[in-house]
Parts: sequence; C-alpha cells; structure tokens
Amino acid sequence: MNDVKIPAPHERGDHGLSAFGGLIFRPRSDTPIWQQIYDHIFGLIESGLLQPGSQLPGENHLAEKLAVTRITLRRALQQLQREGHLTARKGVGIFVRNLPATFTVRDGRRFLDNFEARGQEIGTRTLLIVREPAGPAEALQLRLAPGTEIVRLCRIRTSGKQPVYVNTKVFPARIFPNFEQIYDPGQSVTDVFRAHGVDNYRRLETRISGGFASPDEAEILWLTPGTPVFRINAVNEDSNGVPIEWTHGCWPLTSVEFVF
Amino acid sequence: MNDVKIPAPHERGDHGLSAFGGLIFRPRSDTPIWQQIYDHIFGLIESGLLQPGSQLPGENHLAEKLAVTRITLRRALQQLQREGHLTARKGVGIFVRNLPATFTVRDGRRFLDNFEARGQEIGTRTLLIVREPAGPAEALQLRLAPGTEIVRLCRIRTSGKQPVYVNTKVFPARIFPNFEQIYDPGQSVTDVFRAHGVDNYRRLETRISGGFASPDEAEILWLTPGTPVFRINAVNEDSNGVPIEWTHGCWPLTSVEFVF
DNA sequence: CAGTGGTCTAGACCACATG
DNA sequence: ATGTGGTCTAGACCACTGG
Repeated sequence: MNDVKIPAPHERGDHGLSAFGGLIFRPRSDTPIWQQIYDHIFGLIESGLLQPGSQLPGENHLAEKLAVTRITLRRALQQLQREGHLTARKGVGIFVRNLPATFTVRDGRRFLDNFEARGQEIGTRTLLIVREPAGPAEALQLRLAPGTEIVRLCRIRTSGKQPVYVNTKVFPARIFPNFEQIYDPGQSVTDVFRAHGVDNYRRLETRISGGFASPDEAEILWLTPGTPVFRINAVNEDSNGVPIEWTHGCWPLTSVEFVF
Repeated sequence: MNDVKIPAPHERGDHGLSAFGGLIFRPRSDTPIWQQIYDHIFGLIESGLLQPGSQLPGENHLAEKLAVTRITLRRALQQLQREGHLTARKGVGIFVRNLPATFTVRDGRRFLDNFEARGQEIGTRTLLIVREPAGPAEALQLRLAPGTEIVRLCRIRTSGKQPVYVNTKVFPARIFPNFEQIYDPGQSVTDVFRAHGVDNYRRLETRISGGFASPDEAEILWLTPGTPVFRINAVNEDSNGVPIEWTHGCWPLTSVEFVF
C-alpha cells in the first residue's frame, strides 16, 4: 500500500496497482467521476500499460486507491465491460479483454478466409453435434416438414484463446448421411459438403441484427450478461436452389466489422 | 397497495402508477430484484399496458411503490434504456420509446424503398448542408486531394416523430454545382444526382460495425449516452467508377435489421 | 478459509426543465 | 419553486472461486 513504484506491468501480486496510484478525480468537475475513471482505465488499456489478459486489482483495492466509493468505481468498470474492454469473473477477478482489433467478415467466403486477424491465431471448438427432429423455425428456414431429421452443429470460434463467435448450424440430415465421420477430423463443414457432392453453394440472404447477450451466450463468450451483440442469420443454398444450411450466431459488438 | 384497478393508461396525473402497485419482489430469490423489476416493466411495455410515448412515474414514486431503493430501481431502468425500450430526459421524465419493430434495410436500394415500417410514417429532417474543404478522411473516401471543396449534408430520419437514424453524407462539390437548390424542395439526394446527369450509381462497399452513442448522437437520437448503436459506412460510385458520395451514420441497435 | 465480484440499502446533493 | 433524472457516499450481506 505504501510502495510507490513506477508501474512495471507484472509486479508480484499487486496486479499493477501502482498504475492507478496517486490519481485525483475532481468531484465538481464538468465530467462525472465515474467517467474520469473510465477514461483513465481505457487509456491504460489502449496505451498497452494494461496488457490483454492481465488482471485488475480487486474492486476494494482499486476504489481505495482512487479514493472513490466502490459503487462509483463499478459504474466505470461496468461501462468498460459493456464495451468489451473488460471481463469479470465472479470470485476470480476482472481481466483485460483481448480485443481482436475487429475482424472483417466478407460475405460469401469461407470463415477462415474471412479473417484478417492481425497476428491472432483462430481456433475452432465444437460444442455439440447431434441428429434430431427439426423444430418449427429450422423446418421453415430449410424448407422441410417439421420433424424431419436434421444435423445440428454448435461451435465456438476463438482468437488467441478468447471466444469471439458462437454459432449454430443446421443441415438437412438426409443430404449428409456421413456428416459426423467427415466433419470430425478437420472440423470443416466445407469438407462435409464436398464429400457429399456439394461443390458449389451460395449464400441466399444474410441478416444482421442487434441484441443483448443471454446468460448462456455471455458465459460462452466471456461477457457480462446484457452486453450488446451482433446477431447474424443466413441460409446457404446449393446450385439447384435447395437450402442446405441455416446458420445463426452471435458476436460481441466490438469484435467484428462486416463488409459487403 | 389496496387499490386494485385495471391499469387504465392515462389516469389523472398518476402516469399509470397503479400498473406498478401491489408488487412484491422477493429479495432472496434466485434472480436479482433489479432483474425482476426489469422483467415486470418489460412485460408492461410488450403487452401494451405502457403505450409508446407515455411517461413513467418518477423514480422516487416508483421506488416507493415497488418497495426498493431508487438505486435498485435505476439498475433496471438503465438496462431498459440501453436496450432501447425507455428513454430518459433530465428534468422531464422517463418515457416509453417507440420501438419501430425493427426496420429492414436492403442494401443498394433507395432509403425510402428500403423501409418496411409497419404503419409508421417516415420523416426526414435536414440538420446541415454546407460547402467546405474536405478533411483527410473525406478526401480519402472520395479519392480527392485534401482541401478540395465538398458538400456536407447531415440528416435525421424519423419514424413517427421519433428519430431512428442520423447520418452524414459528403459529396464532391465540383460535380454538383446546384446541389442546394435542387435538394431543397424535396430533400432528395437522388433528385440532385439526376439533375447533374448521374442517372446510375452503385454501392461499392458497405461496412457495418458496432459502437456506443456519443453524447451528441445520444441527444439527436433520444438515447442515453453510451447506448449501443450500429455504425454504417458506405461509398457510392457513378457508372465510371468515380466516387460521388460517402455516407456514414448511426442507428440504435434495436431499431434496424440489415438484410443483404 | 480469504478474496472476489454481485447485489442492496438509506441517505444526500446537484443540474436541469417546467410551470 | 417544484419535481425530474444524474451522481455520489458509507456502509452491508451474499455467492462464488481458489488455495
């Protein structure tokens, strides 16, 4: 508490608390205190003094160091969480989120071709792959009778360990009898398409809307529930106009840019 | 507590407070109190008991009626504001936002053709139309030398009085010598294009990203600052590939859906 | 167990808009 | 002058995570 050192990023256990020391926030200024704190922490992140993935000091320590109430501090922290710069884990701590500089997704291309992630490695994790009867929404999108068997695939895309995209894909099971066997080794849907004679397909329509992360989505994407997200919704057709894939998913608002 | 009335929307001055009466929120439930309040108010809005444009009771009254602290109540109200269901005006009150059911904007069409606003009338308000030297960003987008004269046009689109879209358009001034005269009567950019011999043009690229409303944008769009928004950014070219318009603007996240 | 973030209370003062 | 929403304080208890 009394050690006044130059803010070396990773001190032994103090989580770089010194970077926050000696600050004075003027209460009766034109800008609210919580916003001054927001600006300060945001500056630390942008300038790189707070490295991605590093942990912030505990809220009690921080509030004391900044000479404000924990509630006032939390107001600033929560805005930073909603904007995707921080992520909090209960019982653990608050961490600097790995902002992947915004991806650029171009419509009509394969996912991996789409990324222009600067220096970040892209990963895929398959959460679920099952065959089951189509629900009403799925049947509608794929133009099937309700109850027709479909293949459901849930995946996460990560950038440097950090999840940035969760999506669900639905396929007519009849067209892809060997889906699981072919998908398994490379986790590539395109491989599955090719192996079943679908060499060409096109995106019929893409819908982009906005929403707010459900508790489930928040947990998967390491977000605070209620954080704003993009929702994307698209159908792919084969060359004969038969729908072969309905995909819908969810991105943190600040992790992606769509280019058409 | 004892007045059990059907919530008639506009009681004499009580702002429909009765709709909030007699509620009990269990503190040690599995869901937080603020979220129970959120759910309750959201339900009132969705069911139409709280009409669009109507005013909520004051926070002090509401907090008393719901038997919670004003801070706890505010937590619920602020989430509703961020999600676009409520809008607060300092010194005035909190109002139910007119959710325009989400527009559908199709790329490459004229704006008015794009709307599928159900029963809402679309309005246009021109905030600014000036000629001035191009800044660096504008010069880059229009492929002009910095300082070249451009026409800058700022407009708001409204749906039933409520602003839903604010954007800025920039044009090379040299191509449109009579911009202002032609634009003025109908507020139509297409008219200006036609009058200057531009009968055909196409959208080169559209970029959609996410952000958070600046104080200026928030005021224009009747939002709370920091509310999540879509940002859209596009360039139109004439048939010879010459950029003739750079447009960028901002939508509340929950007011629009993009279809491509 | 100690430390973390999540929630909640009971007050208070301020800037702002309206009548 | 009144009522509004915006900000801030000084406490408190809880559920969760980790060692």
